[in-house]
Amino acid sequence: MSDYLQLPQVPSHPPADEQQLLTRARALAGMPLGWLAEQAGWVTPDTLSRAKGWSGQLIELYLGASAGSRPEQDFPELGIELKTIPVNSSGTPLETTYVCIAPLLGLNGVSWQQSNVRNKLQKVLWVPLDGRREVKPADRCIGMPFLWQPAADEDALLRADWEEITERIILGQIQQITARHGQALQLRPKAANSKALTAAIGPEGDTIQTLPRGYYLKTDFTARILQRALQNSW
DNA sequence: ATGTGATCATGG
DNA sequence: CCATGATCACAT
Repeated sequence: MSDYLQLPQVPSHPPADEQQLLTRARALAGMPLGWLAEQAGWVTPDTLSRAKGWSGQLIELYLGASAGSRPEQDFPELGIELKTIPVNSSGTPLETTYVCIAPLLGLNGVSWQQSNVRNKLQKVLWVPLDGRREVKPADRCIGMPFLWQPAADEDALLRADWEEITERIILGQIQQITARHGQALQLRPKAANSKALTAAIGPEGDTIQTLPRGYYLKTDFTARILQRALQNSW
């Protein structure tokens, strides 16, 4: 009985295992962000325009993810990455999902198996949440979280996109890559602003300065993941 | 400047 | 209308 009525609490430690992580995550389902924030002593912003990562960080707090911006999985000991995903009333994603920074140098000989993208997406805890802009952040509720590992076809799709994009980067064609490339995975700017620069390979094999990029999952791809999870829950 | 957490805002 | 390109906050 108490197991089912347990309210979410801010844990003092990272989850000991996958089951504990799932239990913590499921306890968040149905909870409004404003209530969770209040229990944690956080102030809920009126808008996310200046607090874009706020909901993701609040959920990290409740799941016991190690804070910080280290380039590793959220739960390294469990090999699990946490992703919150804003959805509409039908459960369709409202935004693409950031995966990781795209390395633009040192890519020669790197395989899909060794890539940051694949390593981040090995196992993901998806936490859907109401992302409707007409609902104020405090009233947005968390959906039912679920664990996902790429199926063979999903892995193949991601791999094909990653290999095509990586090949272009290696060939010095990064300036021609747009977010339209790729079926599941896309490359887009990931920077403080459009003036930020990082080193990359130029058309002549030289070094150029270009906008830092990140890998993102397209909404069509994540929509299928969410729909499949919904079906499996029935 | 690089990386994390992402959403915003407008052109196509 | 909505995805692409741009941007915001903060830690390291």
